[in-house]
Amino acid sequence: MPELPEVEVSRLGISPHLTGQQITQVIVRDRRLRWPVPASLETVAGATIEGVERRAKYLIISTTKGYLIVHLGMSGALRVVPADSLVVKHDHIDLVLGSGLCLRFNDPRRFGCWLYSATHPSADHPLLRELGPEPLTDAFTLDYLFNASRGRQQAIKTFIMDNHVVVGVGNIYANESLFKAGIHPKRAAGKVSKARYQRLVPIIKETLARAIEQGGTTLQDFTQADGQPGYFKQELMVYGRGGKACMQCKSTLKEIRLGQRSTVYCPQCQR
DNA sequence: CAACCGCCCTGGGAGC
DNA sequence: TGCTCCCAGGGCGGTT
Repeated sequence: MPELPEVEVSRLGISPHLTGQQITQVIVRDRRLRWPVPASLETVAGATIEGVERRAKYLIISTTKGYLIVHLGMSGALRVVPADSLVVKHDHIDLVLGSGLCLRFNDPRRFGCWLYSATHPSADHPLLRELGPEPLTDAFTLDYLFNASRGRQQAIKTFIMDNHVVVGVGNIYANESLFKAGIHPKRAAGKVSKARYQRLVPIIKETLARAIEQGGTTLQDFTQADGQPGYFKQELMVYGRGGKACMQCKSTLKEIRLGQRSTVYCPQCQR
């Protein structure tokens, strides 16, 4: 599942192949993604790509004829391959480039999306305009998160996974960050002290930054069949370890459902 | 408005 | 071996 680090790694991987290239053809084989792929997507044929940005887990491909908004969903993958490469199952969209390469989108579960916007979407598109700050920028501070949490009865885990609060903190990183910060995932966000947020904010930043670093491995074999990252798995302290021993205190880790997401924590270390 | 829940979808693993 | 069942998950959209 692409988390924020993998989306960033994708961006770094595809950007050099795309920037400055003309889009000679847009091929849509299946429009049934998260939302139906609009016919306007094809209007970027003939345009030149100016760059690829990331906002939250969205990629924004800027062209001389407008903007493409791409989300990888749960199972989406972007790869740069020769335009005549064999099309395999779930290859839904190609952007064919003047270089003879193409950007190919494969997504088995079709939770991803490809949308078109005539104007730059980050400020005015409904999907992007309400998003919270990027966790790795200076906009995501202790004061910001602490103030945003006041009065909130919601569990802190769902709070930090809320894209209106901060973007890019998926289920894995929420579990891991709360463990490292020693905070119980069900504790009301508004009742967590400022001192504990002071621990949590840098922990979120470090966890995400580290995963991006390790994503560099994925970057190298970017055009290979499946850049499935095993890299962070060995570092996981709680995610996927329900019923096993806490790595800090040997207590049995508990697994619960929170907001329909699997949640694992140590009842001893997290209060 | 805050909080919560259902739903979209397929591959993969478990169980029989 | 092959079938069925269940789970994983981001995030929108609707309901309370």
